[in-house]
This record gives sequence, structure tokens and C-alpha cells, in this order.
Amino acid sequence: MAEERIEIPDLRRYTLELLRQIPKGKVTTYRALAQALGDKRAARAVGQIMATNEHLEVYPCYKVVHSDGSVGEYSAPGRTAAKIQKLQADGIPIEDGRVVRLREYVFHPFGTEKPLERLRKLQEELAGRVVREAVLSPKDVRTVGGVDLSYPGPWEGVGAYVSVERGTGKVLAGRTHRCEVTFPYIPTYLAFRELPVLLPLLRRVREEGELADVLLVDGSGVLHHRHAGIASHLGVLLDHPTVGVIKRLLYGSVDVKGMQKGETRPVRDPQTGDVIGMAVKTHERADPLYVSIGHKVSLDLAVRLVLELSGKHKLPEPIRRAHELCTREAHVHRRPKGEGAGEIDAGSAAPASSEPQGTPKKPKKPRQMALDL
DNA sequence: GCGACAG
DNA sequence: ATCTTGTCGC
Repeated sequence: MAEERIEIPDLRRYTLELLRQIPKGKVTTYRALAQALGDKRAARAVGQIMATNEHLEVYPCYKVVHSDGSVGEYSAPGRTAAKIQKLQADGIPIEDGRVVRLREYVFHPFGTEKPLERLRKLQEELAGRVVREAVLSPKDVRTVGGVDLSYPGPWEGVGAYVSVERGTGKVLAGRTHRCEVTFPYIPTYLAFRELPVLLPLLRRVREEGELADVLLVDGSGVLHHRHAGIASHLGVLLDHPTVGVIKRLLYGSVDVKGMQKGETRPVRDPQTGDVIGMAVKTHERADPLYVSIGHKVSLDLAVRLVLELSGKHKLPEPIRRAHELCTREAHVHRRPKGEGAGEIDAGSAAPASSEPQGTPKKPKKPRQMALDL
């Protein structure tokens, strides 16, 4: 079978590049940019991208205001006052922190391929390939893996994989993978942020022969607006059984009041009435988890594994351990508060890294606008 | 008041 | 997810 490939855009860069289309004397809004990306729900992500813009001379993020005309924040030196001054220098009239007659100054018609539209279609196609039945009988599930991510910074991810033996709970393997992340968190598009971290990690795990029989993923499976959460993406792309596990409901309806430990209740698709997941009470005094099919498992098997592997904790062991692993790994490399060229503290926890510190940075060659996975 | 959004 | 001290409850 041909290796599955999927093209994920560098949405951070794509969004920043859009800023250069704004004509002199005009502004735009977070929402307009989100619509240029293909989904107005990405407005907050646009804000995150602007807030971490490191090239103020190249990408004029000061030109982005709220759709009600209020100027909004400016993370660069001078904060909002500086943003207002720059806008006024461009001839934009501002009163009381708002752009006067915004409609006359706002720019909408971006030249764009609306990348998020393509990604939604990709999700729909992938949903059609999800196998909703188990390919193994429960007794043949010997090992269960868990995956999770942590973020040392908004554009840097650490993925972790842990596998445990069913029954004994013995930890069999643990691996992490750290890399740059160029796709922001956008509700319902989580897979495109995390796949570039998890796929390389899990392909390596598989090469090493350490891939567990079933994978528990910290994210939704078919319990998703387009029935294509990250657990399903991973399952289909790896052609491997996966289960989606989330702590907060993304989509679907269920009444979870008064649930007892061990109890489960079906989550239904509001549109069709189909059961697309299960609320699972794994801990007496904790909100339930929401479990769904990722790929090649039945909902029954998914729920059974989650319940069985959730000992005295809310999260099933493989995910809990993967969470610990990547959180710890992220912390070790976490940037100091001020972001800039801060020294990594020489505390005892820091691993002995003997990187040559004096390596001169080469001028960046033009980076790719998309990642092939 | 509306919308509601995993990580 | 991340930023964060102590505090309430079982």
C-alpha cells in the first residue's frame, strides 16, 4: 500500500503573508482574515498569529483591528498606543480607540485559496474512510498506547507516546518527538496542528516495532462536526486501530447529570440522531470523558478499553503517562518568560546539552508554505 | 445577548 | 494547550 500523504499548510506564514496585500491607508479585521483563511472561526487564531509576529517591518500586524472598529491589542513595544499612532500615520482616523467609519477603511478582498476550505473537504473525505468496526477481538488487544502533546511555546510542540501492557499495566515503551508547529489551534482543525508532530513520532515507533495494538488519542475521533477528529486521522493515515478520548465535549449532545462511576451514556449527533460517541464516567468526582471511534475499533471496544485502563485516575493510563512524559519534556526546554535570548537555567534538571553555542545563523532560505506528511 | 469552540 | 497560589472538598 502506498504511504499515505497529506499536505498541511503553514497557516501561520500564510496568514502573515496576507497582511502584505492590505493597500496603503487601509486596515483589515481579525474576522476578515479568518474568512480569507476559509473559516470565520479562525479569528482567534489570527489574533494569536498577530500576537507572535516577530517581523513587524515585514508583516504589518498593526493594521488588524476588531470587526467593530476598536483598535485592539498590540503586542509590540508601545502596545496599543503605538498601534494607534501607526494607524494614524497611515491616515486612518481614530477616536476613542476606534477606527472612525471603519467601512471606508477596511480591506476585505484578499487574494486567497482559503486553505481551511480545502482542509474541511479533506476531513469529509477522510471520514468516509473510517472503519467503525473492530478488526481485533477484545482478547487480542495485548497492548494499548497513548499519545498526547505539550507546547513549550505556541509554535513548538512535543509529542509523546507511551504503551502499556493490558492487564498488568506494565509500561512497555515511551518516546517523544519535538518539532516546530506552524498551524494554530482552531476548533475542529486540531488534527492539522498536531498531526505533523504525531505522525513522525508514531511512524518511528512503528519502525521500532513498538506500536501498541490500539492507540488512545487525546482528541476526538468521529465525535466531530465532520466525523473526522484527530484520532480518526491518525487511524486512517497509519491504518491502525485508534480511539478518541476528550475531556470536554466538542460536538454532539448528551445529558451527563448524575452519572455514577463506570456508567456510560450515548452521545448523539444533533443532526442525524446517530450515536457518535459515549460519555464515560471514569472517576467518581470528575466530569466524564467522551470516547469515540477513531478507526478500526467498535465503540464498545473503545469504551471498554478506556474504562479498563482508567484505574484510580480520570484518564486512562496510556494517555495519562503520555501526558506526563510530554509535559515534562516540554518544561525542560521551555523558554524563559521574556522570550528573547534568555539563558536556559543551569539547574540540575536540565540535561547536559553540548550544542556549539557560537554557530552563526545563516540567512533563512525561503521556507516552504506547506508540509508533506 | 449571542454563540459555544477537542488541544 | 499555557499562564498560575492557594483553597475547598472528598
